[in-house]
Amino acid sequence: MPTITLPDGTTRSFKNDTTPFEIASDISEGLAQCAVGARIDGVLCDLSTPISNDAEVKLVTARKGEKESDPDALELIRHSCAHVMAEAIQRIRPAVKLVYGPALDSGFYYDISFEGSEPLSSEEFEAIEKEMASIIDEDRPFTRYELSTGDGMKKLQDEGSKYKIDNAERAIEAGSDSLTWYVTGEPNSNWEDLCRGPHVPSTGKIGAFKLQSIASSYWHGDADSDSLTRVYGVAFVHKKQLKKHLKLQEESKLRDHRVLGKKLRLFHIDEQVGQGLLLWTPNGAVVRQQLQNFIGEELQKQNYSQVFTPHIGKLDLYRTSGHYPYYQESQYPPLIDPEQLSKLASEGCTCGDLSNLMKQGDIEGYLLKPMNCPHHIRIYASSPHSYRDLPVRLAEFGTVYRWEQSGEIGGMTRVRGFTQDDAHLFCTEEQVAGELIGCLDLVKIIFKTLGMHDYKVRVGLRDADSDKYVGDPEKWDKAEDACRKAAETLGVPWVEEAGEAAFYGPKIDFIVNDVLGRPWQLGTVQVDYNLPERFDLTYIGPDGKEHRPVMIHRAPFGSMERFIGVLIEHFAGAFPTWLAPEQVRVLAISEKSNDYADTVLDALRARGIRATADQCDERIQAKIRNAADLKIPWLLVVGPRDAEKNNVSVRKRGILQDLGAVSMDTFIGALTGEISSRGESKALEICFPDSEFSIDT
RNA sequence: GCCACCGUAGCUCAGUGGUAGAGCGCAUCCUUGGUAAGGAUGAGGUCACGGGUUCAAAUCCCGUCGGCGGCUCCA
Repeated sequence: MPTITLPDGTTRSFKNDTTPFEIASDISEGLAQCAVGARIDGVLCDLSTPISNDAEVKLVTARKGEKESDPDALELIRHSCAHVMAEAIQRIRPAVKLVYGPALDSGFYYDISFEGSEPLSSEEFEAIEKEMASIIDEDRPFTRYELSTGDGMKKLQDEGSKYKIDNAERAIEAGSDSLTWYVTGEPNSNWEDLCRGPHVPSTGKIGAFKLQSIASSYWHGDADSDSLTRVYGVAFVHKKQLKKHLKLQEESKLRDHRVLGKKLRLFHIDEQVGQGLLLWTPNGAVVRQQLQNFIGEELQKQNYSQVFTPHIGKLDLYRTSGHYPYYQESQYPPLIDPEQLSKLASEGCTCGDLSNLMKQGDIEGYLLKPMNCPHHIRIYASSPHSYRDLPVRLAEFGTVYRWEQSGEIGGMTRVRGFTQDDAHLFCTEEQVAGELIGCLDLVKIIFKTLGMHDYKVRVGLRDADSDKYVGDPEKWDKAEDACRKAAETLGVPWVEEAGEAAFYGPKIDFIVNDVLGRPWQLGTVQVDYNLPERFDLTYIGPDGKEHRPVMIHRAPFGSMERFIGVLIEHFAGAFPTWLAPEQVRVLAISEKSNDYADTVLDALRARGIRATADQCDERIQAKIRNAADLKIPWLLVVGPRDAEKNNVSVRKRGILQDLGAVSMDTFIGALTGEISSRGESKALEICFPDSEFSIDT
């Protein structure tokens, strides 16, 4: 006699065992129609799951008319759609073996082994989608049946798919005492798949779907294991949602920093220069320079010392730091003295010999620096330090080089040479907590100034069970606590993750998603006990004895390349005036106003504003459109009327109309204020105080 | 690094065995105009690179380089 409690607190009693479907029917016919599953005591289940005890039940519904569907409904639909897709693929390609097909936040995929048969091509999508549509049209029920682990394993052994056997073994290992199958239709006559579920009641509930892409994956995520084909798709309650989703995806592509980087000429990656080596073209260089100036000013406020160091260092430096040969595979190969190299060659030295000689330190070479810290450490060590001097804060926009895997490189977010807005803080044990807070202040200022509010904060702690961490556990506890406290000062949610610490200390990372939803680590603040030890760094304490300083590595942007890549997408290329490569464009109404356009241009440039004048032989409409395409924040239309009164007619990016005329001096004064305050002061409000405009970039 | 797909004008792309194409951009000329594309003409290509098949290759095959989407990795 189960009593069911619904989300609104009302209860319903049933004489016998019941199911979510019965509960829905009991409430209304309409609800039963659109129910696709239920949460029973918080667990997502089939609509047909038997309920024999008292429970809290929340029905999951999918209504065709609704704008946004319940994420639970989408998960059920997507997981079910993965089954439908797998059946369709097996109809067309019977020899393939299914591996694993889950729902994702953004869709679903199915990993399939095409071993021994022709690889799948996206050209086959149309045929697969046709099969899928017909399975959905048939509106076949998803029928669940259960076997004991013994019978289930026997069935799987007979069928002979090692992947499904493996899935079952994993389920049993995880504590499952039975195995379940879902048949798309009637047992013994329709297609079925070993699956934990849950699913929608029938294929007809899948309102709209589309196959999206083919990728590869590894079995168990292991690069040495079988290579699988992963087919991605999306599914929704209704076609309208699918359409909206696809439109959003199209729009995302236009925000992609690789697309905008080309269109706005922000950067260039040249085949002839090398994969993952970024060329900053003049427009992108402006953005980077402005950001560097910005952070440079903040560093000065926080009493950092600027340093410069070379791009290479002796191998021995990196033997001491531990980077070489330990992280050899992610470094460019060492550079060797040419005379020494030719001598070795004449002696018949092989590449393997050479590598060993370098590892052992028998011959010396130079490394393109993979990190800035060793150089900064040698600066610290170049003079004695008293506790009175600490903290020492050494900052540098330092360019580092790493041999990233070729398949991983792309755009600005993953490159082989990048510039960190790096600094190393050398301080006493007691100063760590305060310094961490200072570092996070900087991060806060940066994100606030740039209007980036959508970031995640992760505090990486050590994994208590691992012995890979160096340093005294007591110090670790203290440092981890300092990281937590510092993270708290941010005033945004943060998560702790055990095992995410570097081997040398805990850290705080800042993670931002790109326009395709991929997460990227930007800024990082890391406590380090290891390097001061390895380099035997000291300071003289109040007791007159030598003490070991603690080091903090920090880079609030992370790297200029990755940060600006994400920033381009954040602004969709429409940079605020202080960052915009071209801040103002003067548009002459006709050739007759060219001289006045020059006058305005000279006045803008005299105040340090980045401006150009469009004096080409086009009509004003075309000039406005061209400038708008380049996302230039301010357009000044100048014609005879303006020249007469020393006015400019203003257009602001995002406002689809002429704002009217204002005196040239007023405009320039207001704009320089906006630029120097990095957007704090608004030129628009100063020039046109009485107007209300809606900005729509 | 692995798997799939892709590489044609500065950009976006069409062309799938038989004379290299379009739009935008660029140049020149006409037009001299008041707020999101005025008109005409023209230049621009070793079809990524190297090899092979073929009477004939942008097109088919192999390799290399590069891009893209995943996977794996990211001190």
